[in-house]
Amino acid sequence: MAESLAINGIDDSPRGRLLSAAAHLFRDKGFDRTTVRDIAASVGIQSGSIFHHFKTKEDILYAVMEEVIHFNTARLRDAVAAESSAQGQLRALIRAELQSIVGDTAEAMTVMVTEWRCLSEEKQRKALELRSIYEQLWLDALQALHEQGAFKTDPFIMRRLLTGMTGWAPNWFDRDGSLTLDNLADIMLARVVGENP
Amino acid sequence: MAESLAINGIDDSPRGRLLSAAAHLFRDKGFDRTTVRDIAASVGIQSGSIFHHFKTKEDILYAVMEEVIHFNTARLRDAVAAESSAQGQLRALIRAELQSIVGDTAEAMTVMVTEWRCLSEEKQRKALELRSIYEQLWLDALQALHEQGAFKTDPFIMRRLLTGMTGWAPNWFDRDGSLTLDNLADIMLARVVGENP
DNA sequence: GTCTATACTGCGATAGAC
DNA sequence: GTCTATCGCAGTATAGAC
Repeated sequence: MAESLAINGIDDSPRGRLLSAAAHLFRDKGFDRTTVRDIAASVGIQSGSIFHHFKTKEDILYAVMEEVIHFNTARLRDAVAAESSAQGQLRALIRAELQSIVGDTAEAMTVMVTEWRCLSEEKQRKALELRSIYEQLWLDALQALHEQGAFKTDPFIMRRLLTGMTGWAPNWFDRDGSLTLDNLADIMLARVVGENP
Repeated sequence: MAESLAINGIDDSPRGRLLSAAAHLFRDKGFDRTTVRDIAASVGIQSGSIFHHFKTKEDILYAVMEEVIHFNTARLRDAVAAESSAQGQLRALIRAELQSIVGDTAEAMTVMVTEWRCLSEEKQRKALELRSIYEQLWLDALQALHEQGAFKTDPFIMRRLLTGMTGWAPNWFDRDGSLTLDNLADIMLARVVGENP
């Protein structure tokens, strides 16, 4: 628990520590199998005290997702802004998403994918809306490449294939292995533009 | 519940109907949020009666996965056997996996992916072992293509990218839409061999 | 803002009759 | 093989003191 500072893109306030601990537990055991007692214990308070910070357990889950969406949308925007060519932008997007998904915000991102259905319909809708800016950044870059003739497949479908590829990475990618994150990004980029690494 | 016959690759015995109902509920609400009372109600018996067929709720989950692994391993084997070229085999594998994952065994397959961690470590190990034949069929075909120079990326990595692409499909693919399953298979195949549909 | 104590609910699983 | 009835437990959330 020592180095939870700013991990998951969440700041080091009491609320932030609670969210980081929750993200960690939700990813390890899933939302349903994580109890408020677990979360409380991992930040050193009693279970009843949780409800001073969040009204319900589900609100904690939503807050984790909200934070990570905001953090990574900003990162994606920066990634795109730093590149001028469409292909450079797509490479930057893939790198940024991989970074978020197997790197610094891995726990919260995995939670967003795997515990999505634990949100009420209303909160799912709200989170999807936050997420739409994030997706638009992808679609803009893919659309540009598509218009340049870099690939023939519909950009929407291509985005979904990429979502699958990056989203599955936490299940196998080893950050300490010989394959670097940038290597992997290039391999994925080649699936789109048809080069061959 | 009328047409649950042989859906999910499970036969129409009392046990089979129980497993189909469980697969449906597990996929809809997740394992943890599905109660034995839910499962019992959906086949028209009382909750206590469930435990005549299965010792624990977790055993039901394991049985669902066991059945779907066996069924789809057989399907994959047939798919490979019907093709002579490595590329034809890979296309057949992708089609078969898509069929299993968004088609007739969609519920059980989704459950296998999303509720994996709800199995005890011991049952996870057993299921992984069953699954290894399935994976070997993929690796053999990819290895052959790799040796022919059809792509440069490590076949193990390529398999993982494909796993991600097919595994994400249930979240967006519309079986009643204009994109057919075979279209999608060809689009995915092109991500591997570098053609451009 | 955290504590203690507890109300309330719903779960998995069992026992024994039929 | 299904029923009824119920046990024992764990979980979220609340109340009120400090």
